[in-house]
Amino acid sequence: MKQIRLFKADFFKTLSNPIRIAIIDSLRNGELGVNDLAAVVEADQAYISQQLSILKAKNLVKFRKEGNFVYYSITDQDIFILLDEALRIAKKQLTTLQDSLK
Amino acid sequence: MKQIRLFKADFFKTLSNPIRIAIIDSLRNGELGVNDLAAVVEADQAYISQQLSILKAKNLVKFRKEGNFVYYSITDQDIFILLDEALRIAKKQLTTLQDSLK
DNA sequence: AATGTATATAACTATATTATTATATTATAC
DNA sequence: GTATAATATAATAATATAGTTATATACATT
Repeated sequence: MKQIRLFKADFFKTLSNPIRIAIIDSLRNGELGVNDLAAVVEADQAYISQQLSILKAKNLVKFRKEGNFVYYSITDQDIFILLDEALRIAKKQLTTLQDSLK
Repeated sequence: MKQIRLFKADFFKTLSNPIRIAIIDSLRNGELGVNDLAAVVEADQAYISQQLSILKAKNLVKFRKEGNFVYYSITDQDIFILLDEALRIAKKQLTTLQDSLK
């Protein structure tokens, strides 16, 4: 039980950083190189690399090397179900909150 | 776009703490008082209160007061869809990882 | 071999989070 | 009103994370 909670919390922690969310979102339509990601996500190359290595460690992304380039992609597309569901719930709660303020 | 990412990341951050996960999970079957939660979750009362106030601020739990007691409950049951889906995905990835080690 | 480009890692500072302890608040019971 | 119980808040130390800068590695091209 305690183990499972640690495990869940740790999983969510991986998703709790805006740059990591941006990286995952950017990979929705397929693989991208590190520099492309840095451009799309608008963050430093070094920081992107650091976050990619966290996502890699948590098995959320995979990569393939091609010459000088490293292309990253999503390990399991189901992660987008989670992201979309989270957004839906969060939005719903926000709406409820707004309504209650009227 | 950036706003939405910050929003999502922030939402996941709320779920990235094992005590907060434990609190939410403990409220699956209905409301509980703070002391009950402290007992179930096996954490200090003060720490439970702190985490409850974070969950309250993020609108994930609501409460009602009855005399000396404060009973907390889940704002939107859909949060369990998210928790269960997260666990499913994480488990799946773990299984894939284990298989690939054979 | 020397240079350039893509990516990764290391070192580091600032800030945030965790978890504990002490104390305050609020309501009840006597 | 005083003591007691439930909960909340404040203060704080330890640790983790964020984000920047500098440097290293690895491959490609000339």
